[in-house]
This record gives sequence, C-alpha cells and structure tokens, in this order.
Amino acid sequence: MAARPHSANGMAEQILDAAEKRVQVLGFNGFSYADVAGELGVTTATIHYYFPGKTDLGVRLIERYSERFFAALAEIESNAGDLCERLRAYTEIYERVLASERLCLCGMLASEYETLAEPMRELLSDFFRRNEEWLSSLLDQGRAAGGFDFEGDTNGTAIAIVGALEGAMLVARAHGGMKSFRAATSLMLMNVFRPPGK
Amino acid sequence: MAARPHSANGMAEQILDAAEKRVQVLGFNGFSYADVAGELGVTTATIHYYFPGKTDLGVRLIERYSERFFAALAEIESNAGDLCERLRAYTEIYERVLASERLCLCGMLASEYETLAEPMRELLSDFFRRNEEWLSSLLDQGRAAGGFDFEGDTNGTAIAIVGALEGAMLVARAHGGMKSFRAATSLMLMNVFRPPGK
DNA sequence: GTCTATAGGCAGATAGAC
DNA sequence: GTCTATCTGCCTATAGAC
Repeated sequence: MAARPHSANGMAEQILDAAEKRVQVLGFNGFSYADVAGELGVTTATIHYYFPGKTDLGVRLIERYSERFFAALAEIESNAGDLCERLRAYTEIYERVLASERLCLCGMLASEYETLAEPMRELLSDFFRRNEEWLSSLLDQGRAAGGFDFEGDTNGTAIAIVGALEGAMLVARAHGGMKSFRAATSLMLMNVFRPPGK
Repeated sequence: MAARPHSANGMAEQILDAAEKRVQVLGFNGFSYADVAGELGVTTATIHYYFPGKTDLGVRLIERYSERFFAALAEIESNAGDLCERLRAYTEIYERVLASERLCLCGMLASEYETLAEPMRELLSDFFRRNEEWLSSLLDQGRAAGGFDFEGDTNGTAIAIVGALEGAMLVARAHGGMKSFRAATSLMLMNVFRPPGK
C-alpha cells in the first residue's frame, strides 16, 4: 500500500472518532467543535476545514456508524451459527456498546430527532429501517425453520426488538446498569425462542 | 376555594407546562429560557424569578411529571380491571404521550443523562426504580394468579418492559411511527400473557 | 412580580496569514 | 492543512428600576 499523501492523513477519521464518542455519551447537542478540537490538539478551524458545518459532521458520523454496524451484521450472517445464535449475536453488538460506556449513536440521535437537519433525519430513518429488514429476514427464516415461536407479523416484531434494545440501553444508564440491560435481552430472546408447546 | 392572591398566580405552572412540552420534543439541552418566555409573552427574567437556574426548573419538571405518572398508576390500581387489563393500561399511558407527538419526559432526560446535574440524575433514577417496583408487583400478582406466563425474575422483566416502551417511543418517532409502537406493545403483552401450555 | 438592560461565556462559523 | 483572529448570535444569569 502506497504511503498516504499528507501528514494530516487520518485527521478526518480522528475527528470522527472523537465526535462519535461525544455523541454516544453526551448527544449531538451536547458537544462542541471546541471539545473535539481540544482532544485532538487542534483548533476549531481545523474541524471546519474537514466538516464545514456541524450537520456535515453529523451526516458522516451516521454514515460511518451504519457502515460498521451493517458490516457487523454481514459478519454474523457469514458465520455458521444457527438462527438463535445469530439473534443472540445481534444483541451482543448492543451489549458491547453499552459495556464501553456509550449508547447507540443512532439511538442518541433519535432522541434529538426534532432538532436535527433533514439529511441526518433521513439517514437515521434508514438505519432503523435496515435493522428492521435484517431482523425481519432472520425472523422469517427462523419461523420457517421452526426454531422461533413468536406471534404477530415479522416486521412488527423486528422493529419491536430494535426498540427494546435501544430502550434497554437508555434506561440501563440511568437506572439498573448492565444487569438490567441483560435482563431485557434475555427476556426478549426467551420470548422469541420459546419452543412451541411450552 | 379562596381566590388566588396574585394575578401572577399560575405563572410557575405555565412555565412548567411550556418547558415540559419542549423537553419532551426537543430535549433539556434543546430549549432555552427565551423559548419558554416567548411562548408565555414574558421575559427570561421572569422565568429566572421562579426557577433561578435551569437545574431548578429541570428538578421541578421531573417531580411534577412523576407525581402525575404515579397518580395515573394509582388510578389503574383503583380501577377494577384484572391484571392483564392493568398492564394494558400501563402501556396506554405511553401510547397517549406518543399520540400527543411527545416522548416520555424521563426517557428524553435519560438520553441526556451525562449532561445533567446530580439532583436531576437522582430523580430520574427514582422514576425508573418506581416504575420497576410497580410493574414487579403487578407481575408477581399475575404470576401467582396464574394469568401471566413470563420467564425469569420479575424485577428484570419489569425493567425490560419499561425499556421496551421507552425505546419503542424513541424509534417510532424516527422510523415507523405509531404503527411500530403498537407492534412493540402488543408483542410485549403477548409474551407476558401467553397462556401456559401454548 | 415583571420589566429593561446587560454581563460574561460559549456556540458555530469565516477570512486570511502562514 | 492548520493557524490566529474575529464575527455574530444565543445561552444562562443577574442588577436594579418600576
């Protein structure tokens, strides 16, 4: 691989890393360019060079987070595990985020939805829609294979799972911690997996 | 009831009403004294007269919301309905909030938890703890009576229900709307109510 | 109780030197 | 690419007149 052209290489990624952490902890309206600049040892003008407006930064944050998130879902699919293990792996993505003392980037942004510019709103909606689609597909397969025993339509169940995990993270931080998050995931998994006839 | 002493009577409540709406839509960091003052036709100095600091206002908002919320739970208990109807009524509290194009005040504040002063954090934790307790009691009764068929401990199930409802509201606003919220509640209710042997 | 006036700080953003 | 310097605007908060 050829050497990168500039010494500044990676600055955009460093900015995204620092901003991402702040959004996941403090929210999009809870951090400033000065915060990020301070951590990186640059001035706010440098941040504006890479991301002219805060919405530009926000858009890239959602895009990058989504890319990684759905890459992780593709990773789950490429692994051999059965459908139960895949759903369990899905919940573990959220659990790892919470363990790092952050919340889901898109969950945080969803709470600020009404204050966000349109480009960010659209990407946020896409994130949840793609989660819903991925889970719906998994649930359909599980139902066809006989391993899952949930009731109701798969789309509704899928979006309910996303909401349950996002909400479990939210509540866990204010009350109950990781223990209450795990209670929520295991309850959800038991309900989906409960063997027919039980 | 005697006449109120001042023409200004009710100003504190009007401030709380206007601020509450803003927190439920925009978040605690998403509104300003100027917003509230503008709606009420007064200046920001008037708001500061009743609530010297924004944290004072936030504390009263949580206290008042909690009083009303737990009064609604007491109302549910005083009505004759069976345990299934009570749990259903619990979810309808959240549904009415979402129908008014707001989110739960405490859910919104939970997303901003790390930016809040300590007095607000404590009251927030109390809100979720009291919800957990109320639901735990309901679940214990339902289990003893044989009407509920969930697995796992009641406290974990209780906090999972709170998280599922909070998260369902959050996600519904960014994607799916009321339809996806209802899917989440009916899934949750079916799981708790599923008759043994099914 | 509510106002005018204003302080003091921090936000996002820009121009232009280097 | 990154800086210095600065702008404009909004924020929370306060002093003091009425």
